[in-house]
Amino acid sequence: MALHTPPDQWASDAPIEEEQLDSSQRSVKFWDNISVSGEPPEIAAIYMAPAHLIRRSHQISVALFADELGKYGLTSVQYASLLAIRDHGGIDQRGLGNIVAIDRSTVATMLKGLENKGLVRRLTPPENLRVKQLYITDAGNKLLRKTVEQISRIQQRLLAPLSAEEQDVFMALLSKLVHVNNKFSRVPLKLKMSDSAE
Amino acid sequence: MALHTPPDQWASDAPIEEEQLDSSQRSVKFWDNISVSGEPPEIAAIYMAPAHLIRRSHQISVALFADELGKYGLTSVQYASLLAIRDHGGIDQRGLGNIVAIDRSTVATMLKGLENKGLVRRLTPPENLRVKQLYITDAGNKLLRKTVEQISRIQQRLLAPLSAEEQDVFMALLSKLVHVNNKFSRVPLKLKMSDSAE
DNA sequence: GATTTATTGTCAGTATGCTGACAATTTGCG
DNA sequence: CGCAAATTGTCAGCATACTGACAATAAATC
Repeated sequence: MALHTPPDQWASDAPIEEEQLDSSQRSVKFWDNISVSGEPPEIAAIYMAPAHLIRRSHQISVALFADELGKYGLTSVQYASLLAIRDHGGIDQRGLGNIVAIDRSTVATMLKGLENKGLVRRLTPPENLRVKQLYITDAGNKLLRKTVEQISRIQQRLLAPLSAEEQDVFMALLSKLVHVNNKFSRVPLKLKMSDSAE
Repeated sequence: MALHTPPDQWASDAPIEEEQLDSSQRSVKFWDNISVSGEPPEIAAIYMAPAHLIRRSHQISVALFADELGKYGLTSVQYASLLAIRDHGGIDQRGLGNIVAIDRSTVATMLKGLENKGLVRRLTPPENLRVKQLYITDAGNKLLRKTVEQISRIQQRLLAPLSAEEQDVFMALLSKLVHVNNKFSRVPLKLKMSDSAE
């Protein structure tokens, strides 16, 4: 039984041309259709759903990071934070969160990891006991220089299924999607639990 | 100070043409360059890195799910699981994990949530005491029918920053990327912690 | 039939990521 | 100056997600 057989029109390595999708299988339109029919989709539909594919791509990205940087125990967010702290020495945790786009709480837990590994320092300045200023250590800088190859390889492996032209298009569109939708992530519009569920 | 100002060439709503990126700013190539120079990138570079953008898009997707389905407490994975169980009544936890692409352990925790909400049942059949067969309940089916609109809206909001043509191209490329890279997620290539870190 | 092997599920441990509640501190207003 | 408001960080709690270790059960092999 063909349990999860996603559409495999990419059996060949031929790049997908815009013309190929223009008339026939518009994956996006599918989700318009279910809202028209009013019926929930079949499970096979999730393989064409943006939300599901984005989750899977994130899963893959995390796995590649672990594969390339596993021996350093560095994650995507930790790496970005190291760069940010190096370029903004003395920034506080809140500021770092704004740059790498994670909340105050996650910043704290993640920084503990970096601090335990000796890659960053957290200093409370006497003139402001409220904040913790962040600084990269020599070990942190050394690690950044040592992982350049792996970081580059992660990005390349992620995009490897796409041709050079497709990669450019994909990145431009993903970039647009993320930055325009930015408001939905950092200020999650306050989940309205007040509504009646029925 | 221009802390995180991602490239804002999409100030206008004009769709991005392939020609526009062909010669100049190839975001992808940047990551090739750093591996050539051997120097770690500046923090601004992460706004163009596939891994970072994928993480952010996932963040946004989760936030949209919470916004639209928050009052039901349904997540992306739970929704996909509900569909899968409805279409494959009696499937066991391992099988479900294969369909929705999460590991045995995460399946268990997630299913507890669905079971506590009364949306699925887990039955151990007398002929095989090892497995737990999964069945959707009436409440589960009812919830699926009730959330059709919201599910549809999530996908539309996710892709809203893109034009209709861009959406098709993006989905085709994302789909290709995920399915070809599939091997890296479910079988994460066994992180080799044995290597010497220095 | 008995022992080995494979399968299934659970648990402990770890990490990201979020919210709401809280404490400590700083700042601003009267 | 003194108190309220804003800021910063931490914690508890929850969900996703993964690994390794384990127990129970089933299947396969001798």
